[in-house]
Amino acid sequence: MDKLLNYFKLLSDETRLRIMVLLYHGEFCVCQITGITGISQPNVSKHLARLRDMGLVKDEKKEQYTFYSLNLEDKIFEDILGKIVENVEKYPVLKLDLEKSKAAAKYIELANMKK
Amino acid sequence: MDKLLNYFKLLSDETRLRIMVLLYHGEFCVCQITGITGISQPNVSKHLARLRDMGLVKDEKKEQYTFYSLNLEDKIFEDILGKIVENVEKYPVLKLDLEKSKAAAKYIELANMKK
DNA sequence: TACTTATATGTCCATATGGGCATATAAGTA
DNA sequence: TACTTATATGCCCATATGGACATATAAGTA
Repeated sequence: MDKLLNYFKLLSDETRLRIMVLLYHGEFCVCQITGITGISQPNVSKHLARLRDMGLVKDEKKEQYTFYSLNLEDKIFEDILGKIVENVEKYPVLKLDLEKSKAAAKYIELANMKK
Repeated sequence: MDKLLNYFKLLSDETRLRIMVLLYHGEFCVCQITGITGISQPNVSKHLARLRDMGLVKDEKKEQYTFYSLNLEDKIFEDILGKIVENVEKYPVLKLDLEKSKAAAKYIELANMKK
């Protein structure tokens, strides 16, 4: 049951819930999550590390970016997150993140434009 | 979103999760919950108070007992708890609580027998 | 009144938490 | 080599947490 309890604890923090809901919709690198949410980079990194250590997300290095994606082994975890996503209209913060995430590529192109 | 975050925080504690799963199946008084779970009475009372303060359960006095029952206004809260109950086979502690709860009346009769 | 039962609450302690900020690391580039 | 970018980590602080234990309260009973 510890996994379940830990899952709830991880979802009970706003920063992590926002990250999880984003990742439910695709993979993102740290700088994209930072750009979309406005949360500080060290903070995003730290929460991603915790999620990774708990086995809920996995990371993959691509060129200079580290992309994170969901890694929910247990179907109940997927279902619970799905319930939140289903109700996203009720949570403006999450909704706005998702809208901004449509332009997620921007946060990478920004970097490339400088070259 | 605070309500949702708080809900997850409340579910992330073993004592409260056990109580919530019990209450999903009916109403129980403090001494029944104490008897079923083996958790100390002050601890059960304190967690019930927190759940009540967050509006997740309600209490009703009947004779000398205070019965608690779920009070989930939001359907998503019900759904999430339902997911756990659906998967109760995977969580022996919860399963055992529910089995013991079939004899919940005992924990009240015990008191009456002494009279 | 003294006692028991059911429940609630207060105190204490050890631990976990989240975030800010500075800094480390690693890779690429000028 | 010096610099920038992307990411990770360490330190600090204020706060929240859960449980044990003792005690308070409230009602009924002998």
